[in-house]
Amino acid sequence: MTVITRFAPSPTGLLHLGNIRTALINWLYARTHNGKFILRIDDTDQERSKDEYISKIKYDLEWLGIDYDDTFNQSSRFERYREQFEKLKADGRIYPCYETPEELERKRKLQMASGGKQVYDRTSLSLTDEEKRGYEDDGRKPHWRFLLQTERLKWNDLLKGELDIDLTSLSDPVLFREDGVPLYTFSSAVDDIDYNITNVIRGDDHTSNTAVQIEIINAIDKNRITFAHHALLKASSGDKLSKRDNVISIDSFRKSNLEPLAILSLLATIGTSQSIELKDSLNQIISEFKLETISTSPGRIEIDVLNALNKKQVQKLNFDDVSERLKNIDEKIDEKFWNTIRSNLETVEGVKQWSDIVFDSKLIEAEDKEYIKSAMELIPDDPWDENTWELWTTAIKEKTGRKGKELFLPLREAFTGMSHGPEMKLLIQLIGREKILERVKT
RNA sequence: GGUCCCUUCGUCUAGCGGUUAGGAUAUCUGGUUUUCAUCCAGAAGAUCACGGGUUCGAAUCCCGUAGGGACCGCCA
Repeated sequence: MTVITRFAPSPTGLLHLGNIRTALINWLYARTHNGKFILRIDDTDQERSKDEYISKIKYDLEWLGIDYDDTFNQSSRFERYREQFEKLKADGRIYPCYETPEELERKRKLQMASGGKQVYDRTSLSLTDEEKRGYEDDGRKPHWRFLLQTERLKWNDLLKGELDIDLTSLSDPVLFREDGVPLYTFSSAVDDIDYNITNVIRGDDHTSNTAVQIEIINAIDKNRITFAHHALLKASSGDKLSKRDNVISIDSFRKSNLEPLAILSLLATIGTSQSIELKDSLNQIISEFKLETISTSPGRIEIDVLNALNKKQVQKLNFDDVSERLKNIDEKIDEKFWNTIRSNLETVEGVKQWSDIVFDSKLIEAEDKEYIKSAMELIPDDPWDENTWELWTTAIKEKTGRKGKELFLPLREAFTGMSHGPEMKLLIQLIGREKILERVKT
């Protein structure tokens, strides 16, 4: 049997670290089992779903390198949901309810106040035909609930082990809204059956929902899906991750120039027993993936770790990997330039600062004017090579008697305006004799 | 309030009855680089949430307590 997994985001916001981790895990599970990975857009709620988010979700996945074998929108399957709805209705598994949202809300408050179970009381289940007709005549349209019959539902969760949920503690789920729109609990079950999903791997927030869905799936067909629930990720503050928290959206990471591989390396290893480290490639991530290593306790994301991974990745990138991007930053950046600068970068785009320093000819005010002046009297003639810096500084050393920091730091500052940076013997070759002379003119 | 889950160095975790409680990352120190980064070497860092029980022996098994998380929607 071919393994088929899916990622089913609702297009109501941007993808963030939490969502994308679930996507990555499902993708990796499919890829490591020679299976298929499906992207399903859960857009049954047409009011909250936006096309803008659908394209952003797809773009984020593409940017990260998470590809899918098939994709579809739930909004294209309303007919199918209706069909299954009629079947459940005929089987007597769903029943019409006439409470308004306000009435339900009032009931919940009452239940909370009395300390009782906050579960739907099934009032509408015992409505007579006459009463129902009465509501209809009043202009009320029913929403439909699924009648839960199992008391305890057990399954063997691939991550959490044997689970045993008390379904009497849960309300009969609403499957269809008053306006005829199917709800997630139902449409997802129907799709998982129709698309032969073999493994559903999702966040812990779905655990009790899974109990309900298994019973629904069994009412339609017979459950063949293996479920797995991983712990959720928390923000470094300890708070839960939110779709509205743009700081951790993939979109914002891309805008702050983080590398996809750094993000994927973090997500593939955080909350697992594997070492958090930069991976060489998506293929390496695939080959090292093991579902069992994912923890069942919630872990937090430290953004500093992501930045550190990104830095490592930038320093590993070859000129060919980034030449297109560099062209957009500054045409003059060549391979030699990149190789000199990259070890001092946090992001690829950070190269801009150094191309400004190397190619611009702004005047730099030296602090140690006398010293710089005598150093400039010794400036070697062209052409400059690997040895130029050492020859020059040796000469300066002899003349001034300075050594160590005293010797080189004023020079670095006078030539670059920075107190740190790439090796001077390389950097001065990039800047060149002419520009240095121009720059320190006193 | 109910249901389900979780709790080991700052952080992510290994551990399945006998370990000096291991690793990764972060931190600190030394070396390399005449700076920074990189790299190398080393150090420090965990009364295994707490209490009780079982046992010759518990991080590990059992019970309780505390803390944390998720869900309890005509959202997904």
